[in-house]
Amino acid sequence: MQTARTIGLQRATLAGEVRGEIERMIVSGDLAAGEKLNELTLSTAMGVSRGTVREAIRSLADSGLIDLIANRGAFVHKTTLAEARNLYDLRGAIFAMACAAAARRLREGAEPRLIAGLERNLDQMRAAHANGDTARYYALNIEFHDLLLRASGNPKAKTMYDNLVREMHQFRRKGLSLVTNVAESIAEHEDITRAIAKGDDDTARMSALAHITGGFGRYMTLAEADASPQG
Amino acid sequence: MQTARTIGLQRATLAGEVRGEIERMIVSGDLAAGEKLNELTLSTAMGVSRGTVREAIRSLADSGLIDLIANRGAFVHKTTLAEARNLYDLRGAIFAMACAAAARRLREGAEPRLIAGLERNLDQMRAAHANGDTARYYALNIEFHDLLLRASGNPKAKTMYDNLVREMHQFRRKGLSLVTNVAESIAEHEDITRAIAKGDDDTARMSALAHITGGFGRYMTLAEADASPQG
DNA sequence: AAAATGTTAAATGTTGACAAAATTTACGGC
DNA sequence: GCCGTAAATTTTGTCAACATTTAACATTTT
Repeated sequence: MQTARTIGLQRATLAGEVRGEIERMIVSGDLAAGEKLNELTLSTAMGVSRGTVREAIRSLADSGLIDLIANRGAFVHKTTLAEARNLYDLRGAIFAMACAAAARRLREGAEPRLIAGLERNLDQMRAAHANGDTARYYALNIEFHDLLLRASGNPKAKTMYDNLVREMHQFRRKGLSLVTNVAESIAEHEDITRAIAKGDDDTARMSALAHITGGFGRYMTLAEADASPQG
Repeated sequence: MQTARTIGLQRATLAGEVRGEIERMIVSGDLAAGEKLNELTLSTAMGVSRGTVREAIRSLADSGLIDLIANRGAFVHKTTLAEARNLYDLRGAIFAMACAAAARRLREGAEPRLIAGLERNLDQMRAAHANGDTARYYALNIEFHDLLLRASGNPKAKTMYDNLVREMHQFRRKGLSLVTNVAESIAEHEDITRAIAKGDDDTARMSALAHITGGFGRYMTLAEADASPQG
């Protein structure tokens, strides 16, 4: 059995634990965007040394959640609307690549259970939509993307994708993305699944790209009407 | 004027300096792939404290150049051939996205000097090729990609791209990529430039993707014949 | 001789203290 | 009353020491 130590979870170390805690505070909104992180305050609050908190903060800075300014401190990164578009572009690029890779791997005989998993997800998603169960729909939506990122056989791509999604937390918290067109999104998932099932990587890539781009467009309309992400 | 402190270079701090030094040692090959990094040895060699070296190592781990194992230490990441393919996929995805974004921005009136820059680069590249000046060709090749990543207006994309390229250092050091088909590569650059000049983001994306994929194919043939990256 | 166990040395994880820089506050001049 | 300067305080950057874990070696047992 693999322990947390041997894989990349970095939970075997105290600094990793603290990192997870701070990350949770940021994503949940306990720490607002732009807010300053005081090393001493955090360390006393968590009962660990300053150095440990410092190490955690540095790590989060590398993943983009925190901005560092030398001799001045660490601040929760504030995502602008222009940046959100860039994040979407990157997310789309990686997701599209992952879908193409998944199609290719399926064609080459790897991932024999992938299509079954995607179909199952689609069934459950249609059911959730029919029942108006938004929370369940969202969990399934994440799972769908997760399945494909894993099936790409590219762990680094998955890490990057997850980091990008995490960085959009400010926009997600407003709940804006919740009002996206569910029926349309499901149809796009079906397109992607169909292309991958055929092992058609080019079509899979295009469908995936259209899916993310479409999601951004649906979101953008609302975001612009709504002005700032913090509102 | 912007100083190093206000942007992301983190050179204002000692740990950043050390990070750069270790990074250089890895990319240059002074530290071989798989080699263990001893905190004490490095700190005495550089005349800084262990904590500072530690911070630098953590940062490099987050960027993928180093593997960390809790309580056991830091090791220079060893890139496998399968991983190299994944890195290429990611690089291609980001580059293609950047080219599409550049085309879009050009169409919207931003980046008025981009095409001139690309054309100029192409001219110089053709000259370098004619003269058989490989070093110059390589510098120009990097510049070409750099111009487009910048023109994408997506700084994060550029950072990610640079990290990915840096991670392939082991393969580049073997010099294998040097034998790529230069004429073909230049033709592909022309395709990309043409599409962007027209503001045709879809064509730009496809040409860019074909360019990176083609490069990987040309490289792969040699790599497989050559066996390991370390040789 | 091989495997398992106990012991020792070395490396990493964590901490608290000192030094340097930045921010805040207090003060004096206009 | 406001602005600029300088002391005071806070905060970050760096370091050296302590604690814990791991790896290597010697010893014992089968």
